[in-house]
Order: sequence, then structure tokens, then C-alpha cells
Amino acid sequence: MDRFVAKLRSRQALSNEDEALLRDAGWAERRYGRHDTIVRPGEALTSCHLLLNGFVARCHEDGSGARQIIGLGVAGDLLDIHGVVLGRLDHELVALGPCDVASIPHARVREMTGSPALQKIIWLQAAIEHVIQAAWIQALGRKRGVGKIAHIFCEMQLRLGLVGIATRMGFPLPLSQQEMADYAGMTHVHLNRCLKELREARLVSFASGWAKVEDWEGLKRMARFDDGYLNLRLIDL
Amino acid sequence: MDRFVAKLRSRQALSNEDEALLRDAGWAERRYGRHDTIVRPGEALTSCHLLLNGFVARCHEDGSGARQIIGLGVAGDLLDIHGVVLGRLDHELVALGPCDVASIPHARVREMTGSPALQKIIWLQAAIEHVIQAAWIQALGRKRGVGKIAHIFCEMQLRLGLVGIATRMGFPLPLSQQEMADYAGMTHVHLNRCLKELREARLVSFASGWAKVEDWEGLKRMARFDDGYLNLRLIDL
DNA sequence: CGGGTATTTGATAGGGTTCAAAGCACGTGG
DNA sequence: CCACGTGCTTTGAACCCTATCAAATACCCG
Repeated sequence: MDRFVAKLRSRQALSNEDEALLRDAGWAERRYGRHDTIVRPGEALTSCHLLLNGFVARCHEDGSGARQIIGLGVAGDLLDIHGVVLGRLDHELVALGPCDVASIPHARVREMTGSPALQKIIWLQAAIEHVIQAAWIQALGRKRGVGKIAHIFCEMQLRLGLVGIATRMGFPLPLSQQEMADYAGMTHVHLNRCLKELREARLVSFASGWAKVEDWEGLKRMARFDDGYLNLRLIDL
Repeated sequence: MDRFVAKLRSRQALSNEDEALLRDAGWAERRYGRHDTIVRPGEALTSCHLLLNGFVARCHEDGSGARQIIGLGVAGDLLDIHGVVLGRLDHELVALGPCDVASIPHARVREMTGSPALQKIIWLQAAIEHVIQAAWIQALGRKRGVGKIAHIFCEMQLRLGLVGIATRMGFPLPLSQQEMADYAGMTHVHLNRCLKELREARLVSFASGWAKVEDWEGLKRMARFDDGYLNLRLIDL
């Protein structure tokens, strides 16, 4: 829960009362293991999930069995805030490793959005998620191979930095190469070669679920990465 | 404004009072011409835009001049609802043809979200936009060439159908091939060959800004299109 | 140590990009 | 009415990135 609050505070003022309201909203905690399904696609949703710890993949598979990871959730992310109005998710939420997830009923979320301050907090998180998706569309459309992968590492470095998970020593990223390939929209064979290229260029190393950026500026250049979309500055409300 | 209301009613019950509130919210109308910029990236936003008529592209260009169209806005879409909390957009809104745009100050939007019913209406629109993006990520990652283009036509047929623009005769789609290529993340040369393939397979024709689906089932099969994400059914609130 | 999974490498084919140029539609002015 | 300009579409050819198929190696866990 501290991670969630840390992320909120990094972008907006948060009063102590609001923080208390959030913390005491009556979260039910639950732990998932690697490859456990947290939310099934199409399933009727009655509560909203907050990731306290670990990593989650948003997984979509079409008729032909091709799997695409649409996005990654990290500690402090509201995983299915849109489910509150849509009542379901069209993709699957899968734990990428051991995960702690807290959930509250939709009804409680609706009560919370009665307060303008809490409403803004939730809206802001949804908006950030939206621009992250937009940036990823840009990356998938206009970057290739190495550039896309570099983008992933850049974004993760910053998103995980916000919640204190990424440090000088790097950060955990519990994805197999196959899974990262499903995320980047390429084959695992090709991904492997891209990783090799990044490693040999001494930009970033990635092995056994741990990533370490060796050359931040070089990596950003390779990805043509502009961090503006993450809205890392404080937002005036 | 009727298009907006039509779209809302297609997905949720809308009371007459709420409809009146929306209509009389004090919209300021303005007309834009082809390639006019409606919102500049990074610009401080003070009002929120609703597209009454026409088509808008969300345009993102990175340092190297490569342009990616992140999404398309059609009549009835709230174009920059996330700008209310973020205060800016990281992409540009460009009119793809003559457009009628209505706008209201952010302050008014915030007042409206005081009402639970209006709040849900706005949330739902934001959520739909989000799942449309997710579906496009899936398409960019896992479909190629012809499949991606077929997806665009499928989605447009349904989205424009909701607001009464797509009919048996087809629908307008004022994109040059270069622009559609920027949307699909490919070169205009390759796009041209994909369009040719779709045309010769008698699935869809597209010329001078007008698209006509010749074989809906065939087109859906080609795109492996599943319309579930558009949430076309009524949503229980 | 053994067996399964994940990573790495090789060889080949094909889809997509790139560069280049020709064809076409439309508007404008002489 | 035709010449000309402009922007969009279409086609061609060569090259490169990425997918595909296949196999070898490394790794982890029981």
C-alpha cells in the first residue's frame, strides 16, 4: 500500500485525510503465484484490484492462439479500474511472479469517487495508464526490434523508480524471453537477438528476471525515448 | 450533439434530465478545416473537446520525424477527456477533414462529475477509448499487413454505425494512404499493396476518402476481428 | 544425475522497407 | 481547351529485418 501512496504522491498533493481514506477503504489482500490468473477475460467483475507487490501481465489471445501481452502492471498500479464501469475486462490478468493484490468492491470505489479529491486520484491513474498505452502504440508502430525493447527497459526503469523498486543495481522484471516477445510483438528468437545486441552495446543487461541499465543516456537514444508521457512532474490540481 | 447522445444511448440508459444537462452544458462550437490543429501537444488545456462531426487523428511524432497516428476520433467522441486531469495532451489532435468541435471548460466538466450519472457517462467513454487502444495494441503486435488494415475497417464500420454514419453504402474515411499507413505503422507503399489485396479479394474497397465493406464476414475473418471489446451491448449500471 | 524448460545459434524464406519513378486526378491560369 | 503544377496512388526492384523451422546448449529443479 505504501507503494501506491508513493506513486500518488509523486504526481499530486495528497492530504493526510485522503491517504487515510484510501488506506482504510477495506482492502482484501490476496497472494498469487507465478502464472496464476487474477482476472479472467469476460468474467463479471465486482471488485477492483490494486497490485501491492510483484508484476502482472495483461494478456490477450485471439482465435488463432496468438498471444499478445497488452501491458504490464507494476506495484502500485490499479489493475482493472475500467472494470468498474465496464463490468468486465476483455483481457486476462496474469501474475508474472508472486504477487500481492488488494481488492475492494466496486460499490466502495463508487463511494470514493463521490469525493472530488479521491475522484481525481483515480482519474489521474487511469489517465496515466492511457498515455502509457498511447506511447506503446507509438513504439509498436514506429520502432523496430532493438528500439522497442529499449523502450520497454526505459519505461520500466522510470515506472519502477517511482515506487522505489528500480535502483542503481537495476530492477526485477520476471518475464521469460517468450513473454517479453509476446509483449513486444515479435518472436522469441528475434527478441533474443535484440537482447544480445543491447547487451553487447553495453546499454542494458537482462537475465534471470533481473534487468540492469548500464548506460541510461545511450539506452534512451536507442529507444528515442521521451519520458514526457509518464507525467513524472507534480500535477497541479 | 445528437451523435454524442446516440452513442451514449447505445451503451447505457440515459435519463432525459441527464441528456438535457449534457446538451445545455454551455458548449462553444467551432469549425476546423482539413489538417488544422485542434490541440497542440504539451499545450496547457483549459477546456475539453467533443467532436460533433468529422474525423480527427491523434498524432504523435518522435524526434526523428517519424509520425504515428495513435488513434482516430469520430463524431460523438470526447477527444481529450484525459486532459481534464493531466492538463495537457502528449499528442496532437489534427482535423482530417472539415470538423465541428464543441468544447466546455474543464471546470464545467468537474462540476458535471459531481453527479454520479454524468460521472458514469464520462467514465464509460474513457473506458471504451481505453479498450479500443488495447485492441489496437493487440492488432499492431500480432496482426500483419492485410490483417491490420482489415481491423481498421472492421472497427470503423462498427464505431461509425453507432452514430449513424456507416450505412449499407459504406462510410467516409478521409485519410490519405500515407495517413492510413502512419496509423497502421507501415509504409504507404506497403499499405497500397495491402489495400489492393483487400480490394481484389472483394472484402473492402477504399478510394477518395470513402470506404465500403463488400463482404463483412470475410473481412472479419481476415482481421480475426472480435467485436467484444467495443462493448456494443447495453451496459448495466 | 535426469528431464523438462528457457536460452542461444544457424539456415532459409518471406514480408516489409527503401529508393525511384511512372500514372492519375484535379485545379489553375493562360 | 489545353498546358502545367501538385498531391496522391500505383508499380518496380533491391535489400534488410523478422519469422520460421530446427537443433544445440545451458539451466533449474526434483
